[in-house]
Amino acid sequence: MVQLVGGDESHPAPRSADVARVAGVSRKTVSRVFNGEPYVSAEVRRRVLDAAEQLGYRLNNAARALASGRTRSIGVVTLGTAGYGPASLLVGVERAVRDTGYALRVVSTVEGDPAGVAGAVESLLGQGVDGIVISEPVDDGEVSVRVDVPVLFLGAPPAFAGRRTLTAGVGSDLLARAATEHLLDLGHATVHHLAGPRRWYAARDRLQGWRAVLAARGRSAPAAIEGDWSAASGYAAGRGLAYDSDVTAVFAAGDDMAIGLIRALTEAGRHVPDDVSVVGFDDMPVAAYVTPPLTTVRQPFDAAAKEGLKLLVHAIEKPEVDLPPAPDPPVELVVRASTAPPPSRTTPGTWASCDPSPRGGLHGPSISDGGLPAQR
Amino acid sequence: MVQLVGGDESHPAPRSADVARVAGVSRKTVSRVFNGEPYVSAEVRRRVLDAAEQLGYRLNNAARALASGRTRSIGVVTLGTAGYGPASLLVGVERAVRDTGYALRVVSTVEGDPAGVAGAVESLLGQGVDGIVISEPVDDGEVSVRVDVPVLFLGAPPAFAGRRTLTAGVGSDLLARAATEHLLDLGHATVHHLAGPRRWYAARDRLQGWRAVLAARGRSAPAAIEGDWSAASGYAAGRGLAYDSDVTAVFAAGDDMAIGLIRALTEAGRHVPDDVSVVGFDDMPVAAYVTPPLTTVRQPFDAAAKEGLKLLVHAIEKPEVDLPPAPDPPVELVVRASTAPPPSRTTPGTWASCDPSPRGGLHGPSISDGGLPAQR
DNA sequence: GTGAAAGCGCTAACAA
DNA sequence: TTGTTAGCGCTTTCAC
Repeated sequence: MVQLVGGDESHPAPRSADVARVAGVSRKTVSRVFNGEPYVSAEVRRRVLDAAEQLGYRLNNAARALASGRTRSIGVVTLGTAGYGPASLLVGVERAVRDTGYALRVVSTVEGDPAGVAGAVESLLGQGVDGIVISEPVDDGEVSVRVDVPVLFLGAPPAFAGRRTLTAGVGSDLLARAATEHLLDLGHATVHHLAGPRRWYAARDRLQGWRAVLAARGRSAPAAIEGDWSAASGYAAGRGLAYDSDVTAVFAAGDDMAIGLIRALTEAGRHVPDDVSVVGFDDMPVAAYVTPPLTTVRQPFDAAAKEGLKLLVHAIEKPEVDLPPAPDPPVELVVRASTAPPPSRTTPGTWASCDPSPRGGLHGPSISDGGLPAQR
Repeated sequence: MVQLVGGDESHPAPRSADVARVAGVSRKTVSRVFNGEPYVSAEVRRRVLDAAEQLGYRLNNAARALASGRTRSIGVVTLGTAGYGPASLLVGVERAVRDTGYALRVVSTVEGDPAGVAGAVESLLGQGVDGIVISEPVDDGEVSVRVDVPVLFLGAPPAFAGRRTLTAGVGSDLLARAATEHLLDLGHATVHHLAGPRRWYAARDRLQGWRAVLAARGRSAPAAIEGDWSAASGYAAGRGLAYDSDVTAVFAAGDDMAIGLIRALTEAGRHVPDDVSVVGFDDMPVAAYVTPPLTTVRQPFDAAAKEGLKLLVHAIEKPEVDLPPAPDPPVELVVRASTAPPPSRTTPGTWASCDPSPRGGLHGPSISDGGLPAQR
C-alpha cells in the first residue's frame, strides 16, 4: 500500500530560496526551471532539479497564484446527484482537465438549491479559478453573476455561446433524432416520449429532437411525459402508458427511466419489445444486461468534455483568438433487444401467453438474449 | 438562465485596501470582518460589508492561503470511473466538504495508472490542500509519499488508521455478512461469492465478511470468483456458475455484477430466484426495477463521507485532540425478489420449462413483479 | 543566460 | 475595539 510518511515536523518545507542556495543559482533561475522557461542551460537546469529532488521541494501554489495572477485551476459546477449522466460528465471533465495541466475544483448544486448555479459560480470565483465549466446546466430563472473568466457550458444548446461563454454539447438533439428515427423506421406509427425535467436544457434538447423528427415525417406528436431521470419516475410513467394500446414505441430520455418504464410495462402484461418498443438514452453499463437488453443511444461524455476543455483552455490562454465551436461527436445508436417492429394490427397482443418460440430477429442486438424462453 | 456579466475590463478587481478606504477603516479590520473574527463593532462590520458589496469585493484566496498557511481546501483522490460506488462516494464527499466550509480539489486515478494513488496525492499536495481523502483505496504495491497533512481513507479497513491517518468505512465487512447470512437463513447450504478485484480493499473486506459467516456456521466456502465490478464480468462469471447445479446462492460484491450474473443465469435457463438466489451490493437506483428486483445491501455512502470528513476536519483544525473513530453506520439489507429458499432437492430445476403459475411469495419484495408469467 | 529588486493581497503578531 | 508593521513564497520587470 501507499506509505504515508509524515513530514519532518522539525524542518519547515523548503522554499525556492533553499533550492537556489543548494544549486548555487538565484531564485529566479529556480523559477525558470520549474516553469519550463527557456534560457536556462542544461547544466544549470540539472543542478536545480537535483537540489529540488534532494530537498523534497514542492512549488507553493498559493504564492505562485498570488504572484502570477493565474490560479492554474478550473472549476466545475456539477449536479449533486450520482446519476450516471452527470457522474460520467464529471469524470470526463476531470480527465480532460488533468490533461491540460490545470487543477480541478468542484462545487455541486443540489436540485432546489436556493443559491443554485449562481451560488456555485460565486463560490468557485471566490476559491480562485481561471475558467469555469457548468455541467448539465439547469434553468434557474434569471440570476446574474459577475464573472471575469471564460465559462463553458457542457450539455447545453449552442445558443448559450457568447463573448466569453462557450458550449460543447453531447449533441442531445441529434441523438434524440436517431432514437426516434430508429423507432419510426421499425414501422411504428408514432413514438411517445418520456422526457427529463423541463428545467434541464438537456431534457429540452432531447424533447426537441424527438419532436422535430415526428414533424418532419408528418406524424402526430403525443404529449410528452415528464420524468425526473429516475427509474421510479419511469415506472410511474409506464403504469400510465401500459393501458393505452396505441402506445407501441417509447423513447425515454434516460436509461434509468427506460428501465423503470420497461418494468411497469412488463408488470402490466405488455411485452417489450413485442408489444411496445423502448429506446433509452445514455448507454449506461448495465443497459446491455437488463431484460431485455436495452436499445439506447450512447452519450459521448468523454469526447464532449475533451472538446469543451480544449475550447475553455484556449479561451483562458489566448482570449484574443477565436476558436470554432466543437464539432458534434458522432451519433451512436446501440440497437439491442428492446426494440422491434410494432405488433401486427390483426393480433393485438394484450396479455402475455406462454409461447416458447424464439422471437423474430429483425433487430441486431449486440448481446443476444440467449436461450431465454420468449414470452409474447 | 444565469446571466454571466463580464467584469469591467477597465477596472482591476478591488482589494481589501479599497474596501478599507471606502469603509474608513484599516485593512486588518476588513480582514477581521471577512474572517468572522470577534472584536469588531456591529457598526463597523456593517460599513465594511456595505463597502465590499458596493465595490463587488471578493477575498483573494491565493493571498489568503499564502499569508495564513492554510488553503482551506481538501483534496480527494477518486477512481476515474463512473461506477456507481465511487461516484456516489465522491458526491457524498463533495457535500460533506462543502458543509465544512472547505473547498474541494479532485484528482482521479485510472486503473493501471503508473503514478497511481501516490501520484495523485503528490499532485494534490502540489496544488495545496489542508487534508486529503482517498476514496476507495486500491493496493498499489509499496509506494511511499511524504505527506504533511492528515489523510482519510474512505472505504478501507480501520487497520489503516495511523498517526495522522484516519479511516471511515461503509462497513463493507458487516454488510457482506448481512448478505451472506440472509442467504443462509433462507436455507441455502452455502453461498458462492462473486468478488471485486482483489486489489481493492473494499473487495477484500466483502470477501472476508462472506468467509467469516461461512466459517462461523461451519459451511464450506467455495472459491470466490473475481470480477471487475462490471456487469460484463458478472455475466462472464454467471456463464461459469450456471452449469454447476450445486450453486443455489450467490453473493455478488456489486449490483452491476449481480445484474450481469442474473442475465447469464437466466439465459442458461436457471431461474432467479427459484433456482438460484442472488444478492447484490450497493442498492443502486435501478436495482429495484430490474428483473427480478434485486435483493441487495445498501451502502451508506453519505453517512460514511460525512463521518469521515468530520474526523478529517477535526484532525486539520485540532490535531492535538484525538477523536474516536467513526461508528459503523447501520446495516441495511434490502430484500427484494432475487432471493428465495433453495429449490427442493427432489425437483432439481435445471432447464427452463414453461409454467405460468406464480411463484411462492416467501420473500418480501419492495416492488412486486406483478403479472409476469413466471418461468422455472 | 542569469540575477536583483519590487511587489502580488492577505494575515499574524503586536501595539495602541 | 482598532491599527501598524512585517512578512508569506513566488513571479515579474528590468538590468547585467
